[in-house]
Amino acid sequence: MSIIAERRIREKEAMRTNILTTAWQIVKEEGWQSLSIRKIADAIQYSVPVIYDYFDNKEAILLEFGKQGFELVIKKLKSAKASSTDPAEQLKAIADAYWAFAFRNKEYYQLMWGMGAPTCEMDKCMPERSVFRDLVMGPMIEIIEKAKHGDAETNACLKYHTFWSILHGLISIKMVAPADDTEQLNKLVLDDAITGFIKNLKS
Amino acid sequence: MSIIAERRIREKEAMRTNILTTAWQIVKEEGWQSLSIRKIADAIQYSVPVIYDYFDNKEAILLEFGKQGFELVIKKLKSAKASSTDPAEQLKAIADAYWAFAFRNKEYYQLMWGMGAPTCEMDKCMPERSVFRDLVMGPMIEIIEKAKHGDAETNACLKYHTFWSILHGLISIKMVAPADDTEQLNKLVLDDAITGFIKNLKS
DNA sequence: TTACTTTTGCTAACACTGTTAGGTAAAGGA
DNA sequence: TCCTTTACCTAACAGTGTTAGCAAAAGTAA
Repeated sequence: MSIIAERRIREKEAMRTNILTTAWQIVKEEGWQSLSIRKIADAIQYSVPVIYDYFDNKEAILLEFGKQGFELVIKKLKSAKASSTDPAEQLKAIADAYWAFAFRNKEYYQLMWGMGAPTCEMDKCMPERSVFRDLVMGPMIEIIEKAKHGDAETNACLKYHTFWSILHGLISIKMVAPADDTEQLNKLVLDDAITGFIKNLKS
Repeated sequence: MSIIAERRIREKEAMRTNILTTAWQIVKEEGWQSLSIRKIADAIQYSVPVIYDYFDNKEAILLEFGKQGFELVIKKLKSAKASSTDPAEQLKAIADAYWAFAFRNKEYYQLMWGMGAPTCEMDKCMPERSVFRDLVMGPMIEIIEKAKHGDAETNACLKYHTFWSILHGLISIKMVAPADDTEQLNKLVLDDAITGFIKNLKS
């Protein structure tokens, strides 16, 4: 591999990230709805078709961000889980981390859950369901077994869906119909819902 | 009011509903994404600008459907509530009705929650929050008071959000990432989540 | 019936989308 | 120097929502 070929793929990489960071800036300023190929092209001061030398189409750009979003949230959830060894505390920490991710990274969350950029099949870039599953199923099974309800496995499978529903539902309701409630109240609702959920697991 | 003027507003009304029913048909067949003014115009065999004589813009059409959706779901919820006098059973019935509405009327649900037609500010046609609130807050307060936790009012306020979060979250997760699970399992998850929630209210 | 006004509907355009065909000029390799 | 590949652009196509302006029809009044 010649030195000049190296420079070339480095330049190509640079252009790719240039497109992505520029697109991200547009999204942060104006939202997913108003992200267009032409706007990116204008911003990076190249003509439109250049974008297509680096991405197959617009969806490919969105999927790239989707991947980033999922990687980030999973990193956050894993580190939250690592903050404790008590299964109940782990669940609570995971919920808090997910909540924080959603509101500190509205753009990612909206993209990942189709609330802002629907022209995109996000499932194409979703990680294996097992990644999420493994994160919360373990603590749940522990809790359920400790409480000695038989059939902890299938029981946890049900609770798994409930857990994410509470989180996702609460967040998306807040995002779609922005709260006239205070930030504090929202956090209270989350705490109440999740601690209630965990209490339910134990009993 | 002359007889001819009457016919005119009747014709105008007929055209309006013609536009709406045609649009609805397109949505059912091809989804919100591919509903366009031109497609409606083609289908009703009129030119494009005619649509604008009956609706300010595309959003106005979507809001019309949004209103219909909210009216329908509220009707369903009210009738579900009326099916019992026991507050716990009322909550369960409301949850079931909401669940059924979402999957029997995917198009409405997607529109109302911005999961399919995001170019539309649905909150413009959302009913007063109090309509939903009144439906479930009453039964909740009853349950909480019966269990003698002090401060039933604020307690129910928290639970109110949890209730809708479970429902909305569960449904939207199923819709965004369609289940490889069976229909039966989904219903089981809903039942478990809601009965768990109600049990939590009582304890 | 005639003259005027209102309503109805159309064609054609504007300003945007995503996407691509085809050509030009520069860069790299022989 | 010649040739090939890459980089980049202009211009277009097929869509989107929306509107200006005109022609014909329908209704009203004399």
